[in-house]
Parts: sequence; C-alpha cells; structure tokens
Amino acid sequence: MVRVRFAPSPTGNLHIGGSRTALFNWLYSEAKSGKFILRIEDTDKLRSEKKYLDEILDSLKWLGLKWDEIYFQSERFDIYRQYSDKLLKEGKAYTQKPESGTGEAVIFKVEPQKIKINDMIRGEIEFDSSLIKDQVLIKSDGAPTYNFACVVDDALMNITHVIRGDDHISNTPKQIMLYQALGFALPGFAHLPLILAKQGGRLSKRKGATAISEYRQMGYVSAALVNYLLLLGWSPGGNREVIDINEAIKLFDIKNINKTAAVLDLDKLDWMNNQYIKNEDPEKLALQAIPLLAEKGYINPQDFDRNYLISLLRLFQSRLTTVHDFIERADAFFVKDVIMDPQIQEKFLARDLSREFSLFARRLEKLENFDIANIETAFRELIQELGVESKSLIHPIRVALTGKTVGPGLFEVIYYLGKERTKERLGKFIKKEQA
RNA sequence: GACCCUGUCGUCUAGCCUGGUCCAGGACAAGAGCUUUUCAAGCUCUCGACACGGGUUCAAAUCCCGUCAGGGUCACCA
Repeated sequence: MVRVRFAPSPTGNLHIGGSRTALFNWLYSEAKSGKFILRIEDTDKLRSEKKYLDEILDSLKWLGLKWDEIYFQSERFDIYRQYSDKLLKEGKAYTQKPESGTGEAVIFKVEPQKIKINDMIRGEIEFDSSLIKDQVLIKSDGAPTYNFACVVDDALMNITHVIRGDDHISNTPKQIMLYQALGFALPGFAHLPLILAKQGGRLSKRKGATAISEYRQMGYVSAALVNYLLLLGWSPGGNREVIDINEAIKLFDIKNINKTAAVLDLDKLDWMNNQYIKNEDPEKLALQAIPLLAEKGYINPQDFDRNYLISLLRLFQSRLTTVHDFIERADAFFVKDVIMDPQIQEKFLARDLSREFSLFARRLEKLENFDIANIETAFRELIQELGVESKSLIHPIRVALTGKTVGPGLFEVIYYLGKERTKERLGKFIKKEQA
C-alpha cells in the first residue's frame, strides 16, 4: 500500500509551493489508492504557532486535499530519543556539549561512502558523504533536528514514497545514511521542481509567496487554483489545460513530472479562474460571494433575495476573473445610489440628455411585460423615433444606471435593476422642466 | 567557494527515454480581426523557442562531451 506524506511546519502560512507539494502527494496517493498522511513538523517550539497550523489545515481542506492520518512531531520526542539512544549505544553517534548554554546534543557520525539516490523524477543522483559533516540528531535543548525526526517518522509511519521539493535533494544523502544506520528500509524518493518567482529566484515573502488563504480571499476558485498548480510541472498531455481533478487522478503518473523549475504566472491563473467561474454553478459562486457582499454591506446574509443574486451572478459570470470582481462590478445592483466617477460622468453625461432619458423612461413605464426583449424593443423604437445611433444612447444610459462604462448588455442591466430603480436613476439626469 | 539539479516561444508546456512523421504543436500574455451595445466570453489570424560550441549519425530538439546560464543546498531552521 502506497503511503505518502505532506510535512508542513507551522511556522508560516501554506504557500503556493507547499500546496503544490501537498497536491502531488495527494494525487499520487489517489492514483495508487494509497494513504495521504499529514505530519506537522512543529519541533521548533518558538516559531510554531497555532494560527499557522489552523491556516494550513483550512487551506488544505479548501483545496480538497483530505488527509487520512495526522501526526504532530512535538508529541513524539520520546520516540526520537529512543532512536538516538540506539545509535549512541551502537557507537554510531556521540554526544557533545554546546559551546554556550546547557544540555547535550547527540551527533551522528558520518562515514565516508558513495550514496546513490534513485529519484523517481530525476533518475540516479550520486553524492560523496565525505563532503558531509557529522549531523546533529538531537539538539542540546532535547528537540530532534529536521533530518532525524523526518527519517524516524517516515520509517515508523511506513511512508513508501517521499515526494517533496527539489530543495530537499541535498538532505536526501544525509537521510539515507540515517536509514542505513537505523536499519530502516528506504522509501522511494521523488523531488519536485521548485516554483520560481517571476523576478527570478525562489518564492519568498517579497516575491510572490502568497498564502493560499489569500488567494481564497481574493476570490479564486479552489478548483482553478488546483488546476493551475497541476499544470506547473505536470501535463496531462493531448494539449489539455482545463482538467477535472478526477480525470487528473486517472492520468497522473509521477514519471511525467517535469525536471525543470517553473515560474509562477498569475496571468494564467487569472485565465484559469475565469475558465472555472464561467462554467461554475452560480449557486456555488453565491456561496463565495455572500460573505463578500455582506462585508460590503450590500446584503444582509440572513435576509436577501437569493434568486436575484444567482441571476446576477449568471449575468456576470463570463466576465469575472475572480468572485471579488463581481462585488466591484455589480455594486450598482446592491446600493441605493450609484457611485459616479466625475470624469466618467463628464465624458458620457455632459450633454443634456433630458429629452432622450425622459422619453425612454416613459416607454419603460408603459411596458406591461417588463422583460429583456420588451425593454430592447422599447429602446429600438425610441432610437427610430429620435433618428440617432443606438450607441449614442446606450453608453450614457449604462453610465447613468451603473456608473460604469463596461458591463453586461444594457437591456439585461435594466431588467435586473427593475423599472423603479431605472426610472429613478435616469431621473437624476433629467432636468425638471422636461420631467 | 564546494556539491547537486536544470536548460524548448516573455511565461506554462508537448515532443526527448524508443533519433527521421518537428523549417517544433498547444495554452497564457501581446497584437490584429470577426461580433457589435461597451467589457468579457467565443471564433479567426499574427508575433514568438530547441542556451552556445563540438562530436556520433545518411539524419539530432531528441544520443555523447564541453562551455555558459539559471536554480538549490551547505544551521543545535524546517
């Protein structure tokens, strides 16, 4: 049975890089009907924080990466001590007092040898251990070091495949020596290419290492983010881009993962998100939009017209990059008074349109069936009557109604705004004597 | 600096293992156009890459070597 693990340290949020490592582990376990284990590497008591743990767990859940088992290294110090004692007893390690401070560290003796890794992605990699210093196993404060805890845990948790970032390649020979010294069977290793920042170099706080929770807040759809991440270093072949996660599981083969580092391209993520949003069930989009709308004070989450929201989402769907865009672009449907940019007003509503607007308002008033087709008919008739081009009125009306120069088709906008609000907003640009 | 990894359009990639079907395919971005009620979406088109040099071979993006470039690691952090 395949058992893989994702081992984050709760000293920071879950970022793009970590989530892709988690994703590929999860994908591999799904593809092989194995188990996906989560191991929290919280040995650094000072830097580990509960809020980060929560954020990591929430993000993994949001991405849909469910784990089968979870462990905390902070609860396993006795186990690590047991194995360091074993190495001590066998003469494979020694103790050393720190130059300053108290306690005693346990240090592993590195024997010179050639170490070969057979990486599932990169093939054979050879190291010369004589270039590696003796390794601290247990720090003088009693906490295990990363490499030691990692090996003990991977062995005890029966991890069959260690799938992790490229940056761990040089840890691998150190870990292999520990496997050998401890008499543990070696797992398979697969080192994923890193994700680089657009400016070059690895992702960091300053260079695009945005937390998954932030992408969530920005209105990205988890399926789109997962799909985008999937394409960073792996391809389903056949020129496919938008791919369902279940299908990805079927097509996934770890051997097809690229060796080359990938640069994070937010433009493509945006495109991907639009691909998902435009095909997404508006009910689901509503789930994301509701809290954002409530936050803006546009709706009362306990009491609002759900069907109306769904209709609007359907109307805006194809033109959204993120759900957040909806909040900004559809505000005219939720606020009492339109927020009007003076420059836009100057450009579209400078000339007196009192006659045109009031004639249109009257036509709308007379409509028995206030539906999109009839609204359009009313408008087209008015255009005929006035003998003007339709766009000469469409744009000013859109601006008067929504404060925006872009958006869905005007007749849909009028329909969803409703007769009363439309008349009221047109009325603001009709001089009294005309009304 | 030492060790290790990697080099296909600006970016993500297909192709490389099993040389010929590749004067290199797709996607994002950019540009042009169709539509026209704007913006999206959609459709059509354009621009654009095998890092460089040397081999091997009838034939190389594909195999070999070197150079260069990018990245990673060298902690009592993980």
